[in-house]
Parts: sequence; structure tokens; C-alpha cells
Amino acid sequence: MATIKDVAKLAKVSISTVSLALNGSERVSADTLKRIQDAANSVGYSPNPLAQGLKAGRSRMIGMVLADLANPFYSQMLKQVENLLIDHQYLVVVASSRGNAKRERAILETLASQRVSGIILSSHITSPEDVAYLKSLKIPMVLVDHKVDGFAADFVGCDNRMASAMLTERLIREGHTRIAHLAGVEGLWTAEERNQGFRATMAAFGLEVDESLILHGDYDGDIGYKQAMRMLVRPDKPTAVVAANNVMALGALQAMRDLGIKCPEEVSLTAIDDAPWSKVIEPKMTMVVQDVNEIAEMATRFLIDRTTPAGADIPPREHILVPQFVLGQSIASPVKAASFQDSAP
Amino acid sequence: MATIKDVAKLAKVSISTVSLALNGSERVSADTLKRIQDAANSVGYSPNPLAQGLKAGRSRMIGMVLADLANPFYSQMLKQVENLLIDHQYLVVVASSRGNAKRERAILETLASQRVSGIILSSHITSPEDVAYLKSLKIPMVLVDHKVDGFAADFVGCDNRMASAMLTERLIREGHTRIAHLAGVEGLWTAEERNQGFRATMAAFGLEVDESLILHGDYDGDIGYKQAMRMLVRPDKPTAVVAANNVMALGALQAMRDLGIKCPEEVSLTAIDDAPWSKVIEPKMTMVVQDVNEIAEMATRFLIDRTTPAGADIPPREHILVPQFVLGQSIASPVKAASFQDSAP
DNA sequence: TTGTATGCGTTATCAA
DNA sequence: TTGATAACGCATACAA
Repeated sequence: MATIKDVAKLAKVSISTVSLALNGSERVSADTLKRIQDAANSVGYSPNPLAQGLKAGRSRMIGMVLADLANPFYSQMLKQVENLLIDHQYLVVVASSRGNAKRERAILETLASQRVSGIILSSHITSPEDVAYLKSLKIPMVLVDHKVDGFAADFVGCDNRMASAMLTERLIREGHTRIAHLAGVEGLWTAEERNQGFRATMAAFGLEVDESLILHGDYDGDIGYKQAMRMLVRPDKPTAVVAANNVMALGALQAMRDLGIKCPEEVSLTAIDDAPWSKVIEPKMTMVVQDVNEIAEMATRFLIDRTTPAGADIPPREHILVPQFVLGQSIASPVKAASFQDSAP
Repeated sequence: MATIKDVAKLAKVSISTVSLALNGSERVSADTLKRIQDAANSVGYSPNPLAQGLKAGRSRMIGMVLADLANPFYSQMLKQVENLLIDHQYLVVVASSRGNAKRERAILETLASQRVSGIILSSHITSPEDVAYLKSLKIPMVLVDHKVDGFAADFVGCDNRMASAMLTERLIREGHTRIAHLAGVEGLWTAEERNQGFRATMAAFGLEVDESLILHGDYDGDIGYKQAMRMLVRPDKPTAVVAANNVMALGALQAMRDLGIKCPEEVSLTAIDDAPWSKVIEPKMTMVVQDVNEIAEMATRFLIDRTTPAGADIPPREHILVPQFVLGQSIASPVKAASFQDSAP
């Protein structure tokens, strides 16, 4: 690979002049500039990012740390973020924390040592030590989806309390009283918020929450299946379920299929987050969706702003999306369920 | 961030000794080794990868270039690859070519300038110049999913001809003669292979291929919807469809839904590639699937082998997966279709 | 307007 | 067994 020396030699100038010229300095004569450009082209010169990074103390890379790269919500976010960042000459280093705080921290340390220009992070960190570590990082950072208590950083995500509240209220107005919540990981911000939204709405309608109907998962399909199975085989099964995310809802639907339980006739199902396959699953899911592209765009914008010289002075910003309700065919009134059971053999 | 100098100062040795010691050289006394390790720990030293990369001429990063980061097939592959590479201390730089050869080449140039240790590439390159460029790259590379004609490199993917042949044969044996093919991008290797498999099987059974029933798409859902719509509104619509990938099949299914066409009663649908939602879509898709994790594992192994000192001498290897047939409810015999239409008002 | 020299943090060569 | 020094490729302060 051609280096700056090759260009300098060919253009018969010093390497500093080449550097100056190629970085658009004013103080280079039009004549030599042309010579240098020609030389650079003819040897196919492009600066070594490693050398630039070493010199500058940071590289033109952005780290993206997510819990599950195969989750459609995150993979769409990644797609969009990469798409936007590439236009700003940033490369995206992606790493999966697997929802594990220890691993997440290890990744962050690696990214920090790589001198990435910024990090987009969907954090699963909760312990005070880890939060302190986050604070100690002097790298532009934007949190997406999950907020971290005690860490004031840019954040882009939806109003999670509202999201589960919307679904819960709808189910209650549909006549349900015995509603289960397929929740996310305990302690995780989004999970807690969604849980709170569920509880608050139940309380607002004077309904008691059966704690045994709140089962936690890791936002993955397998656990969604298992936890749903657990609640569905009970004689006092719920008449409706609020799933904390799309993939767990899918697992729950699968469980109903396997048990032969009709959705929505016997059990209504609702979920937070859209998925590419939502339109063709049967029944169509009733859900509240976040505009993942909007999240990606705002996160990218926040991050790029922070990488500017004045970026460090920007006070933490937040962009909270209002989730959108999408009515499907996965909910029905429990009256129907009762009559369905009556008519069963 | 602490540098090697800090460690040297604290341990009261020269930086070269520190480097020697920390890189596990034999010729460092146990005593000084201990001192150096303690010093390194106490200042929290970790070597600067940028400096290491500059010195070594390559960085501990692997580039992964895919057409669509949101396609579940690719996102699952990415997940698995990242998962395996992180254990080998490699970071994954991911970039989307969007199926565009020009962009793909630009990305490859960027990755090359970054001195990545290797590249996993799902290539959409076809032109001789671009192929020549691929050949000129002196970076360990493994092709996945798509082969590149004229470029002998490691390859991991499935037998695409066989994949579409399996579906086509099944449909023919079911009684179909008027079969459409929702194909991939013309000129693209997998697309051509799948197309060939379809044609060869049709020919083997003495069936003529209606060229107007071979419509090409870019493996994306939108185009799948549009192209399917195009063939489904025809009075002489096909009785069965072989979709070249999962996402396009999804689009086709959506089109049937919108038109009120029953699947499989009126039109049978089959697809190549699994998807996380395949079990809960209605009807369950009949498909041939590739084990994407196996692809990821083999690709990673091939690549890591190539990054070893002896790696360059390994002759190009291939790992061709035999696709697996998965019977769903999305196919029926055209007899049924006829009777269905007869019974229609 | 251009050139010289230094340093970014490592590794490696050669001396000591 | 350890240390001084060069080199990787670039950007920049300072000289000319």
C-alpha cells in the first residue's frame, strides 16, 4: 500500500507538504497541490487509518453494543445506523453483550482501547461499579432503548411505561381482569418500566395483579415459550398476556399453538415492538410499535454532534418516542373465551 | 490511558523489557516479570491496538460485508460469527453493501486500508474488473452464501441448485405444472444457481418453463410482494411458486393475503431459507433450510486458519451444505386448487 | 509556500 | 537478561 512517502517522492515535495495539501490547507500553491494530487492518484494513495488514529488518539470507528444481534429490532437498528454512519466515513464495530453486564463491560473496555470515536449502547448494566465505569469513559456515547439509572447520557428510546400501559388498558377495556405479563429481565430498565406501566394501569382500574402471572424472560424466544407455557397450563390461566417484546410474544404464540389454545378466542396476546413478520403471522399481533428507524436516526445524530469539537459541552439530550398502537386480531373479549370454553366438548 | 512507558517507569525497566515480558518472552527474569506485571496491573495498562496495528501492518479486526443487515439469515450469521470471533480476540466491523457492487468495492477498499485481519464476504460482485480487484486483495477472505465466478477463495454455502430443485420436484410430484419462480437478482451467483436448479428440474420432468413466470427480485420483501402481485393477478396465474428466499416468500404471502388468494388451496408457496418467524406464520412454510450457524462456524474456522502464518498456503477450501427439506402446510395439489375454484361462487 | 523534526505506542533489532 | 534505538505512517509545531 502506498504511503505518504511515496506520494512525496513522486511529487518531489516533503511529506509534510503532502499532508498539508491532502488535508486541504490553504497554504499550498495551486501548482504543487495539483502535482501532489496527481501523484497520490497515480500511486493509489490513501492514508493509513491506523497511523491517523494513533496520531489523533481516536479512530474513525463507532462501536455499537447490543444485547442480541439477531433480534429484528436491533438488527434493523444496526442496519440503519450503519447506513447513516458510513456516509460520515465512520465504520461500525458491532459487538453483542448477550445481555450480560460483565461481557458488556469487557466490550466497552475493548472499544475504549480501540479509541473509537463514539459508542451507541443498549446497556444492561446495573451495578454501581459498572455505572461508575460508564461515567469514567471519556468517549461520546448514546444510550438506545435502555437507560442506565444514575448515568446522565444522551438517550433515545420510547416511553416504555406508556407502551405497556397502552396494551394493558386496551385489554382491560376489552373486559379482561386476569392479565399476565411476560416481562423482561428483572432490574433491566426497559423491563422495569414496562412492568411499572402494566402495574400502574392495572391499579388505575382497581385490578389486582397476580404476582404469579408476572414471569420474567430475557427478551428471547425460547424463554418466552417456556414462561408462556408455564402460565398457560395452569387451570387458572390468564385470559390475556402482555408480552414485553416481540420475540417473547412469538414464543408465547408458539406455546399456544402447541397446547391447542386458540388465540384470541381463549387467550388474548399483545406485544411491544414490531417485527418484519408481524403482518403474516396468524393472528396478526396487536401491539405497540416503536419507530426503530427514528431511534437509529436520532441516536446517530446525537452521537455525531458529540464527536464535534463542541460536542463535549452539549448537555445530555433525550429523545423519547411515543409508541404507536397497532390493532391486530390477537385480542378478543374474555366473554368470547368463556363461551368458547362452554361450547367445548 | 496508560502506555508502555508508564509501566516501564513504574517497574524501573526499559520499555523494550516491558514489551518482551508482556509478550511472553522466555528471556526475562522471573523477578522482573513479576515487577512488570504488577506495574501493568496497577496502572491498568493495556496495549494500544492502533499502535500494534500500525507496527504489525494489520489490526485485530475482521470485516463482515453483507447485503442486508436486517435480513434474518444474515443477522443470525453475523450474530454467530461475532460470537465466535470475540473469543479469538477479534472485533467485527460490519458493513452493508446493499447488494451493490460499487458500494461493496468501496467497503472492501476501506477495510483493506484499515488492515483488517480478514474478511467474511457475501459478494455481489460480477464484473471482471471487480473480480480482478478481489483477487488483488492480499487479505484472508472467506466467501459466504454467494460465490464469485473466477475467484478461487474459501467458500461456505449451500448447494443452491439442489435447494430449488428439491422444492421444484416436490411441487411437480404434487401435480403442479404451472410453477413460477420468484428469483433473485440476475447475474448473482446464488440467484442463478437457484434458477438453474428450478429449470433443470422442470426440464427433467418434461415441463416447459413459462419465462413470464420467472420474476427477479433483490431478496427483499417489498420486491417479493410486487413481483408476486404481478404474477398473481394474471388470469393464467401459476398454481405454485418457488421463492428464492424467505423474505421474498413473505412478501408473496402478503400479496396473496391482500388479494384474498388462499394458500395453499389456490396457490402453493415454497421458499429457500428458514426464518425465525417461520413456525408461526400461517400457513407454515414448506421450505428448504440452510443451517446458518454451520455456515458461520465453518466460515469463521476457514478465516481463522488463514490468519495463521501458514494460512496463505492453504489451497482454497469449500464447505457446501446440503439443504434440508421442511414440510409445512403451504403446498397442496393443484387438484384441490381446481376444486376450490369450482366451488367458488 | 515548503521543509525539518518530533511524537503518537508498539515491536524488534542489535548491543551491551 | 536488559536497554537504546529505529521504524511503522501520519500530523503538526516550528524553521526556513
